[in-house]
Amino acid sequence: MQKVRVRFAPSPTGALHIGGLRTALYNYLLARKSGGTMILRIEDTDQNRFVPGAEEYIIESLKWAGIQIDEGPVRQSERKEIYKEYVDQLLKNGYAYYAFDTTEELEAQRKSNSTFQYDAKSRMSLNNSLSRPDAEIKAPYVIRFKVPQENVNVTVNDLIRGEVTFNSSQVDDKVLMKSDGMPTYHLANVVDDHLMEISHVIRGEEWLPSAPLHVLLYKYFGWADTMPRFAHLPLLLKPDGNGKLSKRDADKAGFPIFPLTWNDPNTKEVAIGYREAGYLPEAIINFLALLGWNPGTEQELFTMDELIEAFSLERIGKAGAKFDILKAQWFNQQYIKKNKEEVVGYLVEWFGDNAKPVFEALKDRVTFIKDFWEQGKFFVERPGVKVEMNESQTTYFANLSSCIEKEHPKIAPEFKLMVEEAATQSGVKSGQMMKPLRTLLTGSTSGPDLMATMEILGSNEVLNRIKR
RNA sequence: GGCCCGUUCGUCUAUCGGUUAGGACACCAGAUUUUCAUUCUGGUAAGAGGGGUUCGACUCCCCUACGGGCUACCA
Repeated sequence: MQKVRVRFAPSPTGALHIGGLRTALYNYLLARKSGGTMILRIEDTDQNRFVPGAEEYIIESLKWAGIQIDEGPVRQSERKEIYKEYVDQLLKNGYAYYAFDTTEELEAQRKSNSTFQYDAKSRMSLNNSLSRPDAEIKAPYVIRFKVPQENVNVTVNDLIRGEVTFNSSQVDDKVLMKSDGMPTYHLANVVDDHLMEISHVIRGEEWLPSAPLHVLLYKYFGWADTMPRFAHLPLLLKPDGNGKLSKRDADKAGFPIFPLTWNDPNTKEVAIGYREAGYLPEAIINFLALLGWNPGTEQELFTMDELIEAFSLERIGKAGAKFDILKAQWFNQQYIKKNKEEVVGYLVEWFGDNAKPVFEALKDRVTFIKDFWEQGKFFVERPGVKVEMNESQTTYFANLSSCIEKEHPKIAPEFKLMVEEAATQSGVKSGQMMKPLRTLLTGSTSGPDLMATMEILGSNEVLNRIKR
């Protein structure tokens, strides 16, 4: 069997979209599952859309997510000569030609004819080396693929969708090399996948319509017998309504669209990432893995190793999946509880030595890491609230204070004893004193277990807060 | 407009011709909890529509509807 080699091939035009991360994940899972190789290829052939920092961002995002790269990054912009060599081969064999039409001319064609396509029917009436064989070849020009036959079926064998058939007359004479000498996606992609011996092309469904073009390119390069297998992934859809998930939708619904916070160098906009919003990478990976793929069992929680073990292309669904952030949040809750050590590590910054007990007190109450601070900051910051007290409450707190002063309780059960003793002394029910006690200590009427709270605060601080 | 892909609870999905159509999230109710949350138990909720094929269709085929993608010297 052929060795598995897959690639994740993003374009460095900005931050990595969450859907792109899922594509990377599926590639990675297949690579690891089959003992293959995961390659990162940067498709930076469009110099106008290049965004500085994007490549670093992509690498950092994959690293955060736990997706390891075995080879690369390979940058297409550094391989211009290679593509030139291959497009020359096509030219020589009559499968490509020079075209001189200007953008304006082509726009005019499209405007006057809504079904205009640069193809076998129209190419002879356009401005190119086929219609004007004697014309001098001089810049600027583009090189177009000469789709060889009309009206033959081109079948794309897709691992997810089965056989998808197109008619070759629907495939147009795509530009392979742009006037700046850079290849287009189609050329660079096919040449690189061949040269890098890619076994499986796993990419988004938006590429399905150009797959027949790619199949034809393999054929006319003479590489049909080593052509990679294709798997076109269903798209991630917006949570309400329809359409593919965009940054706008995410902003509107109030959740991140990027793995990491992204500072856009052009717009100066800052988009908060999943990491900074308090999501754990394990949760995001687990959530993403199950958006479009399922293990066929009822298991929901997967470590990366378990995903690798369970993964198969055959179990990827065909339909687009709506992005439900609530489910991601549920996964995050699960992983906060699961990854105790790691999370406690984050909490040390806020709670110091109390990080561990604070974690225990709040772990069932939080969704995000930042919730530990929001719900637990009273552990380190004294509440600034005023509590109106009646006579019996004043007596109770006086008694409680002296009890604590005398005994200096250390653990929750001891505090509980104090609380009840003071109630008996004051002739009140301890249950009725809990709310004012909580407010005094935490500044809030709800929160984690009161006795545990007192244990974390310590008897000195409890006294302090009652006295104030 | 043209081409291609898709369609099971609100959402993610299981089912690969015969099931009371299962699970998870969300939601609702009850129980536990000296608060709130957690936890536990239970519940509401689905095969787009129409034709076939078949003893039998969510499952196979066709049509329709709806949704999506592509249609650049962007990827």
